Amino acid sequence: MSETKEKIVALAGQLVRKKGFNAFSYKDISDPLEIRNAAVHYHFPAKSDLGTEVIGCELEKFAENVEKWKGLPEDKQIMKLVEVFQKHNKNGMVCLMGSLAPDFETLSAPMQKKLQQMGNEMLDWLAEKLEKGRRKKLLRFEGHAYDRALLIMTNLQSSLLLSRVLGPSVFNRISERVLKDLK
Amino acid sequence: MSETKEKIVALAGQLVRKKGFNAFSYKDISDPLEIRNAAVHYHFPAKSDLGTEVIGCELEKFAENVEKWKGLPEDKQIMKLVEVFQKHNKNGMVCLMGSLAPDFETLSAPMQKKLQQMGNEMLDWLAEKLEKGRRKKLLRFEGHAYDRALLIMTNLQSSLLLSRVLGPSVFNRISERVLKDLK
DNA sequence: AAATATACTTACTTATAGATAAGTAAGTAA
DNA sequence: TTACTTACTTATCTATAAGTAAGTATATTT
Repeated sequence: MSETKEKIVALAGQLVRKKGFNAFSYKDISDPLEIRNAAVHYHFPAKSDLGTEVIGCELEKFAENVEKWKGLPEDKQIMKLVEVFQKHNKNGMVCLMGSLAPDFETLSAPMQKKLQQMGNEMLDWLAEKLEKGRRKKLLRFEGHAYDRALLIMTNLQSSLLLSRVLGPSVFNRISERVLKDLK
Repeated sequence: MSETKEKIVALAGQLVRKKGFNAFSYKDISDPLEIRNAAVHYHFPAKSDLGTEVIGCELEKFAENVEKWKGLPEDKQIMKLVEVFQKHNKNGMVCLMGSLAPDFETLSAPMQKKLQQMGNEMLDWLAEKLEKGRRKKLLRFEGHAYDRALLIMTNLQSSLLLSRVLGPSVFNRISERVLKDLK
């Protein structure tokens, strides 16, 4: 991938997380990168292509993290996930799912599919860590691991959304409570 | 409020919840109501005015519900809240906060303020019901009631978002677990 | 009966969106 | 050296967005 193309994807990722997919335009990308609108279209003919790439990138990053965390005990791996969200919160960004899910109906089929893939992969990963962590007595919770994964994921996602509206401390209160509840 | 004006607000509310604030236009309102674009501008000079009214309406509806539920025990009142979200889920809609929070930065100051007000009122109400319900031994949970309110609110909010992406059963799994965790 | 307010319509403006066609400079490969 | 690719630019298109000015029909008030 050329340097410009990578810059476009990175900037688009930020814009999606800061303003939402339908609220940014190619101009928001071409202006800061000091290229023409058509240059963005050269790399990504349609906006949907750019959106799909942004989600793909996120999937890759998640896969890299999972690989990196592999050696850690399950409770620590989950803490690492929380830290990823914490970093987003610090930068005033919401997660991709939080940003794209509300506009889901307006997204192209490829974007919808990639977003589903992302959601499933993250939930499956989290459910597995929860289940293994519980078996090893590192974690404590009731019910199916997958249901618990859903609860934690939705807590993290919406904590970023609410933080934006009610102030960044909301994230900390939520993430601390989530981790305490698992002990 | 005139009949047309009410229809406009109702439809705008649906559009916000289905497509997001930045993804619908006055045409999406004027066409189905069989009026002209300018008629919508007559009632709501700027889109932001319409958005503010939509949130105001939601606040009123919430206040009415709270009044209606007043006699019930706290655990039942919380179940009523869950039912409101369930209804949204059935109609493929997300809640106002879930829809508007991602685009928060692109909203006008009055819309931002009203949204904050909405978030605070709902969280304060929920925290109070949790606290009272715990004191009466109707509910069981650890930590501050406000923190628990944050967790439950984010679960409900994001369950609607995730449901849209991964299928409507997600909402049921989450809401059931939320209620079980309080017993 | 005249004046005024309400609730619109017609007909427009301005701005911006996403997208495309055609061209070009620089590099690569046969 | 010719052919072709990559990575753009310039210039433009079409569609649509939000918004407005001016006119009109109807009902209400004075």
